[in-house]
Amino acid sequence: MGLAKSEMFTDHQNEIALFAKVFGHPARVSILQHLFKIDSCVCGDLVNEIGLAQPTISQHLKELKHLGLIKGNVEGTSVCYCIHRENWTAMKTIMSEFLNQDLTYNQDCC
Amino acid sequence: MGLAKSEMFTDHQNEIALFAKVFGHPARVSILQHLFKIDSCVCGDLVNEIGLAQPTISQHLKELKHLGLIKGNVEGTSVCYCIHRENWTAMKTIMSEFLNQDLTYNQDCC
DNA sequence: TATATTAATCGTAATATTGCAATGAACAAA
DNA sequence: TTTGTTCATTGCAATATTACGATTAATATA
Repeated sequence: MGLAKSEMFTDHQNEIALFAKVFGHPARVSILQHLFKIDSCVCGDLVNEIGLAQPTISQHLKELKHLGLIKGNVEGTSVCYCIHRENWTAMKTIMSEFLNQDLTYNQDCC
Repeated sequence: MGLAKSEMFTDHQNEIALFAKVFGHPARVSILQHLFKIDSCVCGDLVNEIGLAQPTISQHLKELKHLGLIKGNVEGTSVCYCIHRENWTAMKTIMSEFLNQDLTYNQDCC
């Protein structure tokens, strides 16, 4: 019904899915890569960098902020965004554990 | 418009997003974890393990298979699924690089 | 104060995703 | 051949996501 039955799964599984979901759009991947690349904080020129309209970028930034992966600082009329490093590291731990779960055994069966 | 403008982004960004998207649902996270945990190949008892209906599980398996992360083998009336290890490793390289891009510098700006 | 700039929010249209009942296809066993 | 088992596919309803024009809010500047 278009609604993920998240109550059927563990908190851990839902957390992995939530992080993955936010990376599941190339615009958000692009925003994060840009925030990592630029060593000074990027503000609204993400709109110019990426080709999407301002409300669209703003919406993507909101989702990234909601998950805690970025933080925004108001500077005059513009807003400066950057990676929230502590939260990024915490996310990375969770996602890496999920990606690396195959290291325990190595028997292929089909 | 509900449609990701993937032509605006690089192949690499789209690839990351595609992998992430498939992990963006707890049912698929759960299926993958189960396939990793069970050292013999699990077939249709994924339906019993996870609480979703058979067509729903089948649909999730299809998406995982489409991305190459799992493979299925017909064994009589049942189908045996397991992780596609080579493709999983390749995916892991791409995703890990994305997750680890913060290691280069460490200045927080906002 | 009036005007410009920047970014968030609202409203809405188009499309995608999720879930399942019903059905179908393939095979095994009686 | 008939029956049962297992899984894929179809069709559809409910909900979510994406994108953007229009507007609003906040601040800076003339």
